[in-house]
Amino acid sequence: MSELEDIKQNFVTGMSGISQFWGLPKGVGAIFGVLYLSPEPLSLDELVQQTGLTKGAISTNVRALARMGLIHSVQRLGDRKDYYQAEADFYKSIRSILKERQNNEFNQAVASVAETLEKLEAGAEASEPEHVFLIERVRALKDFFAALDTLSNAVARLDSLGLNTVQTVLKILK
Amino acid sequence: MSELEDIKQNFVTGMSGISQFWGLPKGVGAIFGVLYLSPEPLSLDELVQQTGLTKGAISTNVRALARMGLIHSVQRLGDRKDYYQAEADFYKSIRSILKERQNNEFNQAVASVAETLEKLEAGAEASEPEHVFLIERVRALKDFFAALDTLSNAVARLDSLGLNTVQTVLKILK
DNA sequence: TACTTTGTTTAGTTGTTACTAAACGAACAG
DNA sequence: CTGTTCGTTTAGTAACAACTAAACAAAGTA
Repeated sequence: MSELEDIKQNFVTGMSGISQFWGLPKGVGAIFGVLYLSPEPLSLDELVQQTGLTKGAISTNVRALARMGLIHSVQRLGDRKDYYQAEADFYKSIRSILKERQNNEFNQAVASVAETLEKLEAGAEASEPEHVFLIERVRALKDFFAALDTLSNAVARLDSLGLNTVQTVLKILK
Repeated sequence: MSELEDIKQNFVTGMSGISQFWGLPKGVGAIFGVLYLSPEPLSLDELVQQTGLTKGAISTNVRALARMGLIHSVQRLGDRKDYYQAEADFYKSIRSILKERQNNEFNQAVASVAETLEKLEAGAEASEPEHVFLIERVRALKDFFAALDTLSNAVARLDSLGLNTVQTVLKILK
């Protein structure tokens, strides 16, 4: 039980906390934490051993992490095992996360707001006071989502620019 | 069952979806949706009627919404009831949400990453290859979190500037 | 063919969370 | 003080999500 192992363990615990803060299973954070601190790719069995989770849990969580681009699976010649390693470039991960977000329920819900607005504007009684109010409100919300989307796209573009650029650009905002 | 009511209902459903996408109870989204489409502040009982939830659920969800700054309670003279109205300025809401985020588990976990780094750098065997690797990795993560924080603060500052400024600033990023 | 070694899927368990129903408390009215 | 009208809190419930254990599938090896 070296001090180093202690530090690692503490780090993994912190990653678990961050993970469930984002609404993800804490196992996801633990797996990423272990991989992130490993110089070598790890096999599924090594992850079982180092996280204390079972094969099943590792299997599903690892898939989620790969879908987000936070880890990658690597194959070794003449070895049937899958190995996994953490993506060290977080901006690359951000891009794939935001890209995946395009096809999910959130954008679907956002689309339904736009649909609501269209229906309202097509309404015959569009001159009634309450109707005007509704249109104004829903349009404001739609604009807000559009702004969020713009911001999201801008952030997604930062991956190729590196950290310095981010900080430089953000200073402009101050 | 007018067409207008239909449209409203559809909107509220969409808000519920967005709500649970962000990891919040769907009741939160429903309540906000109803309030957002109401020109007048609504009482707790009116919310019970329009959302189908019970008083208890409304009571707790309304508190969460108020804490996030998404709605406000208003008092009427000579009326003991509490009335609630939606905050129409979303940038104002964003600021209070990000402000509240300062004191939660996320920053606590982020702090533990910084702590990990300090421990590693204080280690005696800091010249060993694996130790160097660990320090490098943890420092990269800490820097990434710092960039996120900077971005978050920048966004929080946008509330006083309005939508046009946001879009203007974001164009710089392109 | 049978036997291993891998990863995935399924069934069942546990723990968590949002909700309902009802008790409670506070504040006013008579 | 009694009764009423609010909002909150609590106890219990139902739904859900993450995990374990074990069956399964796939693909190589002897």
